[in-house]
Formats: sequence, structure tokens, C-alpha cells
Amino acid sequence: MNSDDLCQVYRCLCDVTRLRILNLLGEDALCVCHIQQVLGESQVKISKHLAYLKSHHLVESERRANWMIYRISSAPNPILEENLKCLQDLSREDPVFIADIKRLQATDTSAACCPTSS
Amino acid sequence: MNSDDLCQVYRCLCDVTRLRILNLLGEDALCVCHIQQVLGESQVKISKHLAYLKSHHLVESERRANWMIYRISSAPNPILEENLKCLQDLSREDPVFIADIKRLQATDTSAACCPTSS
DNA sequence: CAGGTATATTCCTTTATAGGTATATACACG
DNA sequence: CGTGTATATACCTATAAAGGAATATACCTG
Repeated sequence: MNSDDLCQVYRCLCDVTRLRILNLLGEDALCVCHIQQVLGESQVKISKHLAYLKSHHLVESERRANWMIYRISSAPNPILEENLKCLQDLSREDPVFIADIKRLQATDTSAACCPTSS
Repeated sequence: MNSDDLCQVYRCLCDVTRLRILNLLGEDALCVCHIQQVLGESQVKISKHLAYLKSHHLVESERRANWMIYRISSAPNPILEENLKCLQDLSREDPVFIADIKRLQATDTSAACCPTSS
């Protein structure tokens, strides 16, 4: 990773919506509709931010029928990993992140679109 | 620190010039002219990026006669600290950071403007 | 206080990005 | 193959930010 790549990672991290998405994905892989539902944001917004994160290799996606499952990229990225840890710490303090995780836990993940349902 | 503050920190980190500045300041407090000289960038550019970093409380400054000495902010900031560590690791791999540190070490810090000179 | 040096700010142009509306694509199912 | 659902993309507008040129400010020295 060179200095430009590093900047790109930080560019990915410097938007609240993207941080909220990464915070969710730090818990578990999720389909777009669940991310959208938990964050309470529009479809376009979520889709675009996911595309942004994907284009910079912070997340990866896999199609499951109609749904796209997004997860944190499996390619090792020390900067991302370190900051996801920080994010986890913060998610216990910041009202936005706390509420997101709560809504995530309240979400039914047994639906067809969910990665954990076979 | 809330989610918006966090984003602001990442915004500060997502520019190569600012990363290079922070990498230098991670070594030692420095006056603007030295930063400018080591990075080989224009005065305006350095000054503006320092202003940006200062406005977001990542660095602080102190006047010494004609010179302004900048240093990493003394206010504890876990996110910044964690990422400065990452930066230090990277500065051993990335050609840009390596060259910066080399030029910093080759710079005469005994001049009047230097914080270490009484 | 005049002139010099170091740094900051203003004004301008260009580029990146956020977010919305509308539309396109991919897939499943009848 | 037509319809519905999930997701992505195109196009547009508004805003932020980067960087340069010119200028202003702060301080020092004589």
C-alpha cells in the first residue's frame, strides 16, 4: 500500500454514511435492502456508497438471487482493520452507531436475502 | 468524539500532502519553512493544509518570532494516534514517506526557527 | 517607522463528491 | 416471455476542497 492508496482508504472513511455501512458490515455480511432498512436511507444513496467502497476494495459483493450481499473485503488491509476496530469502540459511545447496531439486531435476518440463511 | 468528528479526522487524513505533513510532525515539531522545504511544496499549499489541520484540531501552533511552530495536537485523539502509528509503519515502505523522512533528517534543525534550538 | 522575512488570507478556477430523480439491469417466477 | 423485485447507473445540481497568484498580516531589525 502506497501513500495514494492510503489516502483512498481515508477518502472512503470520511463520510458518515459509509462509516455507518462499514460499522454494520463489521458485524456481519448484509444485503443492500437490510443496510438500507437499518440506516433508514434511500436506495440510491446506499447503492452508490457501496459502489464507492467496492471500487476502492474495502468491501466485496456476491449475488444471491435478486440480492447482493456485501461484506468487508477479505483482502488484508491493515489500515482498514485498525480503523474498523476504532469504529467498534466508537459504536459503543456514539448515538448514531449505537442506534444502527440496535436496529440491526432487531432486524430479521432469517429472510431469503440474508447471507446466513442457507 | 461523535461520528461527525470522526469523519472530520478522516477528511484531514485523506490528502497526500496532509499525510506527509502529519508524518513529519510525528517525528518532531516543525516550523512552516522546514515543512515546506522538506516536502518541496509551495508556501500557500503548506500553509493552507496546516490551517486545515489546525481548524480540525489535529495540530496546534505556537509563534516563535517570525516563525510558526506546528506540532501534533496535545489533546488526546485515539483515532489520530492510531493512524499516526499506521503512518509510521507505512513510512518505512512507501517511497514518498521514506524520502520525506530522509530529507527531514538531512535538514539543519539548528536554525533560529527550529523549536529545539532554545 | 521603514524595509525585510515568515506566514496567512483572499480571490479565482478546476475537480471531486453527495444526493436526488429517472431509468436501466439482473434475476425469479408464472 | 412478461411482470415484479432488488440493485445499479445516468444525468443533474449543489457544495467542498485543492491549488495558484496576489495580497495582507505579524514580527524583527536597523
